[in-house]
Amino acid sequence: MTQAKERISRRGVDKFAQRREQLAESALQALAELGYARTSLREIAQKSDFSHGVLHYYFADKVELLTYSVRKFEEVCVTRYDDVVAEAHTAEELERGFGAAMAATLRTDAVMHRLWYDLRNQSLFEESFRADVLEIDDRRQAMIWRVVERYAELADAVPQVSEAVAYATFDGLFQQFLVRHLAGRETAADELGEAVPRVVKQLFCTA
Amino acid sequence: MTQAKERISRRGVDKFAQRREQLAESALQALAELGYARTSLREIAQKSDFSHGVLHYYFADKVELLTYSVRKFEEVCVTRYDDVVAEAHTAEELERGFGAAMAATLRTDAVMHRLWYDLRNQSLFEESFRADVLEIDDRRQAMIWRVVERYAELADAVPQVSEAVAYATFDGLFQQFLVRHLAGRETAADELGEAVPRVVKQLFCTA
DNA sequence: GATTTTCTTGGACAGTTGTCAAGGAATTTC
DNA sequence: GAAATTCCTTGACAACTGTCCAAGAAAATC
Repeated sequence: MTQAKERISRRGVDKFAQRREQLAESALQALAELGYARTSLREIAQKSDFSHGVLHYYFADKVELLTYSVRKFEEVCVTRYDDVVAEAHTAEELERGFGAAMAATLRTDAVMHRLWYDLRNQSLFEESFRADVLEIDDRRQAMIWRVVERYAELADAVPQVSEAVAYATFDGLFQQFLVRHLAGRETAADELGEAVPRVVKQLFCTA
Repeated sequence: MTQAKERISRRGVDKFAQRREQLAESALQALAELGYARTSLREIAQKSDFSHGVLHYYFADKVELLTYSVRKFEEVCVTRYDDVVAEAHTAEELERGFGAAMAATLRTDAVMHRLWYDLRNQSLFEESFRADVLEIDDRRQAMIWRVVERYAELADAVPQVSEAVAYATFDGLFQQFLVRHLAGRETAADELGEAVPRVVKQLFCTA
């Protein structure tokens, strides 16, 4: 800790922080591939260009490394659909765009989301990640809600469910098709892309 | 394997199978408490009345024990809401009953469901459980669909979403409130109980 | 009650894990 | 270029893991 700051002030730039970033990246790579239960420090080091000893130079212990990695993971995770929101000009466009974006996410980043669900679950057993995971989950919820609110504007309608329920719905949907997708069902992404617009409509449906 | 069957034919009753059941029970206890990543055979043995060596007398290896346990887990998991379906005589009764049942499940069996989500996630990394997990997931989906179909009868309405989407919705809902519940939010179960009936209605809402 | 079979224990094994420290590279500082 | 500092490797450690086995306890069989 104190070492770190001394180094920063000495060498000028934050080379220390940069290495942490780099090692966290390797950690995420290993975690996404192997899952939390099977990821060891030596495995992480092997994904990087360094030996296993270096991890304790940049991180106090495994928990700090993983916590840092989880936080880093957030960046990729919580702004994913903001472009779709910004670019859509009609309700229908937003529906389709949202569905397509989720399908694309499923296709290209399946292993990273598998990791996300793994970490969220670990936080139910282990106190250490809980705060970070809950924060990421809140931001994901907010991200979904931005889509819903924009749709409300464009369709001039009122969402019939709460923020939490909207998030639960789309998250559940994604997770469900993730399971299918990773189990080898090739049509999973397409199915998700088709299901999403219908669910969006349904959330605004009034009797 | 062959040993097992010889014993059964000799001693008459299935004492062998009984012990397997008993040890699987201890395994589930340990898994629910600690999570997959932190559950060792010695930990499981400690939950039972036996020493760690006995596990390899009744199971070939750890994978077989865990697979057997996962299958056993299924029993509790896939018929949970059938009573509600059987007893409800009006659509509104079913709505409320379903919500109350999910809330009760969240209150009393949170750790077991934490385990379920953990195992389902493990199956995304490890081939060995995948088939069993997918089968349980299918049965859970069918269980939810029985609720939906019964509601359709009682309300004389048509569900506006597919079986998969209906399951994803309620499963996502439950999981979301499970996270909150285990994080210490005391109102989580009540909130879930209130959210469910509204979501049920929404699934049948036609524009 | 003796013998055979079934069951259970406890210890040993080889491998893996997180952690740490000594020493050597590499780099900066003067 | 010498000295000081920062960075990284290597090997060691104790604890833990799944697995296996010898030997004794318990039970069934005769």
